Amino acid sequence: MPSRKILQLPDEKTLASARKHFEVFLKKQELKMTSQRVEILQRVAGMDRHFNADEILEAFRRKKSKPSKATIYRTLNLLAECDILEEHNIKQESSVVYEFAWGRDHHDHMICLSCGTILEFVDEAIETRQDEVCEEKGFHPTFHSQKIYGICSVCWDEKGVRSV
Amino acid sequence: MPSRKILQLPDEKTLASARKHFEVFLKKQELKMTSQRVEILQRVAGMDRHFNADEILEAFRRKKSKPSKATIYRTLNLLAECDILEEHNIKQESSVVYEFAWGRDHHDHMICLSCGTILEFVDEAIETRQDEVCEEKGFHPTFHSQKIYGICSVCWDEKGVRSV
DNA sequence: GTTCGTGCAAAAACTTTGCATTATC
DNA sequence: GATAATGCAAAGTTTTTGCACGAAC
Repeated sequence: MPSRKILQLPDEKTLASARKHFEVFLKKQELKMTSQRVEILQRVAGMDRHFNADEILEAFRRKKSKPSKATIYRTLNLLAECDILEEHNIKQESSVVYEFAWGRDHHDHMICLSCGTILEFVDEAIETRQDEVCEEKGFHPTFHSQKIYGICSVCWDEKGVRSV
Repeated sequence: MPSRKILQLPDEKTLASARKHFEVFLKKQELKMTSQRVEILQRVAGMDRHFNADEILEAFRRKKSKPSKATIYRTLNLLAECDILEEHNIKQESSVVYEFAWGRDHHDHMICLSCGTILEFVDEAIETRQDEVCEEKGFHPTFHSQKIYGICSVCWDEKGVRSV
């Protein structure tokens, strides 16, 4: 049997849970569940990396009937609104970048300026200090975005990249 | 005498130093110092808050001869390239936001989702941990961007805002 | 059957670019 | 005097929107 993880297939349990959450979210606002919304949710759940609207459109390449670009944009906005997706604004990227966040733990990002690779990290000490700093300022945090830009180990060690 | 700080006037020493730096930067690439570039530098140095390209254009409102929009965009890019300005990608802002960074210490940001106010903060513990995390991953940081989104104390305490 | 969603094309918003003229070095 | 910068308008990108038709509840 293959030992390689097949990343294109979404975890069924996670997908089912995300779909349930999406249904409740839509119903609460008297919005409707459509075949396009289901299909887009399936595609974003199958993305193992960060992606943009165009890549979702591309994921429908082989299908005879595919959602329009407008519907994809509208649906990604809904999915971000109900926290199934996380939106990222990344320097050097002209489009909004999304990440499937349902059932995944919070994490921050390191972005390689040379190859564009996005590494994830979590650090409890930083999280704690952020909360303390907010407390000190009377600021009530909802979410945060921490991005460290630099050169990843592959570019630094193997390619000898020292700057961009 | 007025005790209120007049924020629109740039600090002369800082401006002179930034201009020197800009001149050296331009010369190194065989680019030229022009009257438009000088005038735009003066305007950005006089900005006490975060701003976008359009606000710089607006700062020339009363002048008879003003740089074109294209020149403003081109110059802001140059100023960011030589670290006189810092570029920010802020969620909910459709345009690139700049901050005059010359002679100012590094800091991170808290952004109020209700009123848009940007608060600055510095925390040595967080800075140190970031470096340690990078070290652990073999990542060589160049710069970072940390933004905490939430409700500021004014909106929370005075306006009773609890969510957006 | 009513209301909401979709697809299409057009618009919007921001930024970049090509080119002839003007300014800088 | 050679080269780069400007201004203008046009084009480029990404995302949003108006509207007639079709799908969902």
